[in-house]
Formats: sequence, C-alpha cells, structure tokens
Amino acid sequence: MDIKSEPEVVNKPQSLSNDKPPTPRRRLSRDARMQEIVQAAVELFSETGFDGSTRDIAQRAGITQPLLYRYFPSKESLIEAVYEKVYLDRWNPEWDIALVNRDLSVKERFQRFYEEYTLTIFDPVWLRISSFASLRNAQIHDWYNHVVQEMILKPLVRERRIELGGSTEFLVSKEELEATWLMHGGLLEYGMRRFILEIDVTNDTGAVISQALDMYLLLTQAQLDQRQSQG
Amino acid sequence: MDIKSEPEVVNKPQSLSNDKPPTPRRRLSRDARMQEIVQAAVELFSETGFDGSTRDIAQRAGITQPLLYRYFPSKESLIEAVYEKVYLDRWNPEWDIALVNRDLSVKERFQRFYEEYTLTIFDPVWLRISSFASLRNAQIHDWYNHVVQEMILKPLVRERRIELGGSTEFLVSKEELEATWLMHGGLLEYGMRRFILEIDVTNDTGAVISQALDMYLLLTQAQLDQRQSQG
DNA sequence: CATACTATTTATCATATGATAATTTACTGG
DNA sequence: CCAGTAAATTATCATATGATAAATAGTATG
Repeated sequence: MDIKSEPEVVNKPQSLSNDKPPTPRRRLSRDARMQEIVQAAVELFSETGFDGSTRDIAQRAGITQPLLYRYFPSKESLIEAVYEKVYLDRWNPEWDIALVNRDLSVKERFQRFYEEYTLTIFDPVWLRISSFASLRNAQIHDWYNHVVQEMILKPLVRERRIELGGSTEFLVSKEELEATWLMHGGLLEYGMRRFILEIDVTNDTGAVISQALDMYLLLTQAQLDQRQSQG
Repeated sequence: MDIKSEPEVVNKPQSLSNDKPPTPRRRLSRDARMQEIVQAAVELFSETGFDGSTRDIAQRAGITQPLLYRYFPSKESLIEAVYEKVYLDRWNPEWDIALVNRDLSVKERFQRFYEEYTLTIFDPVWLRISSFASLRNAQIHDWYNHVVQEMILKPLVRERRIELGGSTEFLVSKEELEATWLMHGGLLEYGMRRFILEIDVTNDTGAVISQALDMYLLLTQAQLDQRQSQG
C-alpha cells in the first residue's frame, strides 16, 4: 500500500490551490465520529462480511485507519457496535399492542404488521448483515430469533387459538410454533430471493404476506377441524 | 507458521521408530490428491466462509500450502471446485419420475420426496456453504435456485393443478410459484434454525415437511374454491 | 492571543496471506 | 537396480491487515 499512497502524497504539493484540499481534517465530536465509523462499517460488512478490513472502513468514513482504534479498542468491538446498530431499534413498540387488538381479525392484524415489519427488514443491508452474523454464530442472532418468537410468533399462535374459539392457555408448545416459523421463514426467504439473490420474483410484498398468512390460517383451521372430527 | 512447522521437523529425527513417522510424504495420484484438497477446502470454507486461508486448507489436507497451487492455479479456482463438489450430484435422477407418478397423491409424493431431499441438504456443510455462496453473489447459487424451481416447484404446481381437476397447462406463472417458494423457503429456514443456529426445534423432520405441504395444499384448495365461488 | 486539550494523521510493527521458484524425494518403467 | 518423471517440500516474495506510538493540528477557554 506504500506504492498506492505514495503517488497521492507526491500529488498533493502539485495541487494548484490550497483552498480546496481533498479533506481538510474535519474535527468531530466523539459521538458523531463514532456513528460515522459504525455506519461505514455497517455498509462495508454488509457487502463483504465481517472480514472487511479496517482500512476499507476508515476510507469509507473519510478518516485514517488508526483513528478507528481511538474509538474501538479492537475490530471485534466494532463488530459488536455494528450488531447493535443493525439489530436494535428495529421494533416499533406500537406493534406489541396492535398484534393483540381484537377489533381486527388475526389476518388483518398480522397483514398490517408484516407489511410494516418487512419495510424494516427487507433491506439488503439488514438481510446480509444478519445472514453473516448467523453464520458467525453471533449470539445476537439467537437473541433476535428469540425476540421474533416471543413478540410475533407466540402472539400469533395465541390470537389464532382465541379466534378459532380454542383455549386461552398462555403457554405455546414447540409444535404449535413450528407452523408459524414455516410461515415466517418462508417470508424471510422471499426477502432473500428478492433483495439478496435479486431473483425476478413478485414485487407485491403485500400479496406474498397475504398468501403466507393464509397458509398458516388455513392450516390451523384444518388442524382444528381434524381434532374435532376425531373427538 | 515457520514456528509451527519447525518443531515437527525437529521432532522427526527424535522419533524412536520410523515405521510411524508423522507424515512420510505420501505420494498420491493427481486425482486422489485433488479430491483430498477439495474435501479439506469444503470443510474449512463451511466453517469460516471463503476467506478461509489456503494454509489452513493445506494443513487439513495434510500437505504443504504451495502444493495446493500445483492443482489449482488460484484460490478462486479452488473455490469453483468447491462449488461443484457441494452443489453437484445432490439430485437423484429417480426423483424426476417419482414426482409425477400419479399412483400416489401429491401429498404422498412430495412428502416422500422432501424426506429424501432433506436428508441431502439438511447438512451443516451444505447449508453453510450455500449460504456463504449466496452472499458472495456466486452465480452457481442462482443456477441452483433455478434447478429447484424447474425440478421441484414447477412440477408441484402442475401436479397440484391436475389433482384439483384444473388445467393441464404446462406454463407456470410467477404468482403460482410464489406459494411453493414460501413452503420450500420455510423448510430451508427450518433447516437453518436446526442445523446452523442450533436452535431447539422439533427434530421430527417428517412432521415439519407434512405441515409445510399441508399449508401449500390447503392454500391451493382454498384459492380454487374462491375462484369457483366467484365464477 | 496564547495555551491546553484532544481529534487526527503519519510512521511503523508483527503477522497473515496468496502466490512463485528452486530443491528434494518418492514411485515406476526399463 | 537405476534413472527419469512428477509429486511434494523448503524458501521466499509482495502485499494485506490488525494494531500501536509518536507527531500534528483544530478548537475552545482563559
């Protein structure tokens, strides 16, 4: 990289005017600089995975590479910051209430929810970073799956049970969850096909959500019918 | 790595007997050595992604790193070989016939198929390598998705149409495929949760497949009913 | 305006990594 | 059994990469 940086240094004195230097050393507050670095890291890592180099991150952030180490003691700690930036604050607290608002049918409630939720996660940066994180055995991804299960899928199971006139038992079994995971996972895969693999799929997200929900609702209805006919 | 290999060399003369030397320079045929290297690369890459080093691959293969370059001109060409090893030969030609054998119901046919098929792909090595490959924009993954669509999903759409007494039209629309992709993607995500994230999910693969298929079959039935009631 | 503080850069290290050239050693055919 | 061929190793390069120490330069305060 000496070969790469040297010509630039040689070039600098040759510049005719000094009123427009390439980067006049912007001096930012600790917090602002930190956020710029994390943002640059998010973008690089989402493209290359977490093997993206600190030098590339620094370049994107418009700073030199050693400065990065004044804000993060190691690359791994920067990765932690990236995890937080990407995973946190993706949940709208209003959803908690909306999902159990029985003025609407389960279909309508979860249709609206998933249409908003997919606006958040059907994003190349999120999809790629979370894929890389899961392949790295990042525990944050386990935590995230837990959140999905507790905040979305278990409520779905419970609300559907109530809608079908079944038990109001709070506990949700692993078996009951499986069907919701199939639906949720199918949607995630749709997002991957569309935004990562860039396959030519339907771009009517609402229609896909509707189908996914219908599949789940029909299955639970059919399972109930079967149980009742068998006594 | 000099530090790592040197003690071994020093150790060799000290060994009391020469009938079990650490690695007496096995001399293999071009083909056999090539396969050992690819196998080692598959294993390493499935753990670390394609950034795994050629030195680590060589170590796993029990050879020195430069030897690798007598078989593959570059790391990228080794990666290509890994793609082939992992993606190819996963398809049992008998499946082509089994999927359109109308002696069995669509449910039974595809239940049997997916139970065999998941034996092939629900494998940490395959799941991880294919995830890494898709994040690398490897065109082989696009090709693989195409194969899935042509060999599994389009037949499923056609066979289901026939079973429901609908048209025997050969062409399958993007919209019709969406539902099968939701089901297939849900199953893939189940495999990921179980074998990559190592989440405590049902290990009754057959039951999960059955649920996924039921969801699809119920949806297509419901969609047909809806069309007929609307005229 | 001088001074202190700290954000930022320059210079540098140790190691890792893909790749190549030269040397050595195992097997095989005559 | 010996020589030639090719498999395998040793030595080495150039560059990339995470990380640190010292020097430099904005900015705010007295």
